[in-house]
Amino acid sequence: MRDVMDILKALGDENRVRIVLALQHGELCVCQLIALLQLAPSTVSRHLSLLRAARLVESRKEGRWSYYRLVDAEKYPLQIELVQRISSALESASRVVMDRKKLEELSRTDMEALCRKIMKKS
Amino acid sequence: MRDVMDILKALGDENRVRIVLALQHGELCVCQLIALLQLAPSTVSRHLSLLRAARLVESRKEGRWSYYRLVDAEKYPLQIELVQRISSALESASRVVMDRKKLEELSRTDMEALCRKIMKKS
DNA sequence: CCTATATTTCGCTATTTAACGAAATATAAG
DNA sequence: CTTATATTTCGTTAAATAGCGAAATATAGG
Repeated sequence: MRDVMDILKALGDENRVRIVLALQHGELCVCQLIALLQLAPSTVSRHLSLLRAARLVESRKEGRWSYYRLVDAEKYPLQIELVQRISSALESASRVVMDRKKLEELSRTDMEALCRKIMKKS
Repeated sequence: MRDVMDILKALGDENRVRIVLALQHGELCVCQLIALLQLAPSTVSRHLSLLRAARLVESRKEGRWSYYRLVDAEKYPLQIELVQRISSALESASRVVMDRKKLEELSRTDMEALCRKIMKKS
């Protein structure tokens, strides 16, 4: 039960739901998620570590950057089915639509520049 | 998004998950849920009101008793599909198995007697 | 090696929330 | 009408948690 509750608690926060929905379109770098959510890097990092503990996402390190993606549906069907069901329910929610738009923009932005902009803020 | 988050937050608490799983077997009186969860009546009542706000359960009053049940799957498919998916993931979780056992017992107990026993405690 | 960059960990504060008991409400029974 | 019963609402307290900034860690580049 603990495992399942960890998943449900992880999905009980709006910003974490925004993260997993964003990752449905493919893996993202932490700095892209920071730019999307407009939260402090440490806050986003904490959200990601909770999502990872719940086996909703996994990460890979490439050079200075960490990339996060949803876990494999074959290995973690519960997690992915929940995400998909939530995603379809939120398809036209304004916040989610805005996030999709912003993500497109971000994917066109050079990542070096993006990260630098975020670091300046602090 | 608010509506969906209300559902996910409601499902992010172990005791509330236990309630909705219990209600899968049919409607239950508040005093039965109190006996199941072993929590104060006011606490159970608060959980139920959160579940109702999220449209996961609905209630009906009959005399002195309030009966709660899951909402209709046709009207609230998201809620019911989530409950079903969670239920299947928790099918063999020890706590859930114990709850099922206890519920059988409770369904055989006279409800007047059950309620009285609970009231004595406070 | 030294500096800049990207992310994570840690310590703290503010907010949320689960839990309880007491009081309020509603209904049934005498 | 009064009392007992079942549930809900309210006020309070304790615990959990989201958020931030500072410090720590890790990697890339000069």
